[in-house]
Amino acid sequence: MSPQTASTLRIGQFAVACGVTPRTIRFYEQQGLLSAIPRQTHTMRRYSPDLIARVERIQHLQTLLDWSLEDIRAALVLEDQVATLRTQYYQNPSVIHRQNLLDEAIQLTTNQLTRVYQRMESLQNLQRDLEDKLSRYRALRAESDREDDAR
Amino acid sequence: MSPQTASTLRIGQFAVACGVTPRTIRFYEQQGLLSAIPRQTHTMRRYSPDLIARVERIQHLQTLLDWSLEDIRAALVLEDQVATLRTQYYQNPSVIHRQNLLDEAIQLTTNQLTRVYQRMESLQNLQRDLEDKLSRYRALRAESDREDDAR
DNA sequence: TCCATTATTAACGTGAACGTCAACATCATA
DNA sequence: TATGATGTTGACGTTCACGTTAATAATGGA
Repeated sequence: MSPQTASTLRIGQFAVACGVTPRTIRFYEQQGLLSAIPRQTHTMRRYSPDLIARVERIQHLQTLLDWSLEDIRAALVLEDQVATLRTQYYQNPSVIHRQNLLDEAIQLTTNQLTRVYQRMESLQNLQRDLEDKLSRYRALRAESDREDDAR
Repeated sequence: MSPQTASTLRIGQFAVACGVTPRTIRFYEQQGLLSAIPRQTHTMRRYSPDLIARVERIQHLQTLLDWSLEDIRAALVLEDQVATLRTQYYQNPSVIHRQNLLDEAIQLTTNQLTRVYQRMESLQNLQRDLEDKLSRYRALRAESDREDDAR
């Protein structure tokens, strides 16, 4: 059996699963959004399926909140650090450091949430506008129908 | 008194009111998002304040729905045509033509609304994720606090 | 009437997020 | 083991939505 588990993907399959191209995946890695990917044997990257969620997360932050890849990278790096915190929990890497990291993460997440709330409000306004417009159009269309009948 | 009404803006003021730069305004005109602006005397553009809403609409469609300016242009042109329909109502420019136009507009608006609903759903998912993350961070932070006290 | 402020067009520049191509390596399977 | 599909790293190209600069003209108040 190969050194990788059975459920590891090559870049082509992985990209399809994420709904992007291999180029995008390599680009994300180069920009530090996907940390250096384990290579099989010498050169080929192998992707664990749970990385799909990470790529989808990137796309969501990109399209839903209009974040730049650089902003997203910073956020992901911070989240990763918090995640490793749990791992290193019993190595006790200075309580102060842990607290600072958590405070940063809390701050960042709060900002993201604020942005989410703003967007949802704006979207609701847009929704109202569109629904109004639609009903006006439908009224006009019905009016036009009646006029057509009357001929 | 000048041939324009008192409440007409020059491009600098207008751009500020829209929260963009004059360059953006001229660019929008060039791309057909703002129909040829009436010029005072010879060259200078004058903007009616109600055009501010149009620019804001453009920005909303851009940032909230991720539309390209080309898509937005098409949508605005269609809306404008429907608007002139009302004006030309008694000129009766062929009932069929009116109905086709309205049907197109209804179709387009429906698509926009569908997009809005999708986005809102995605945003709600993101919101849930972020709120979960935040509470986990806060729990960790509290844990860290208690540990600090215990020393 | 002078002159600082603002506007005009035309042209080239820019940053982000990839696309595309070349030249080569590696995989999987018949 | 041959070979077609897939992967690798550069490096240059592309699109969108403007930014910036230059050279010139119009505005409007002292």
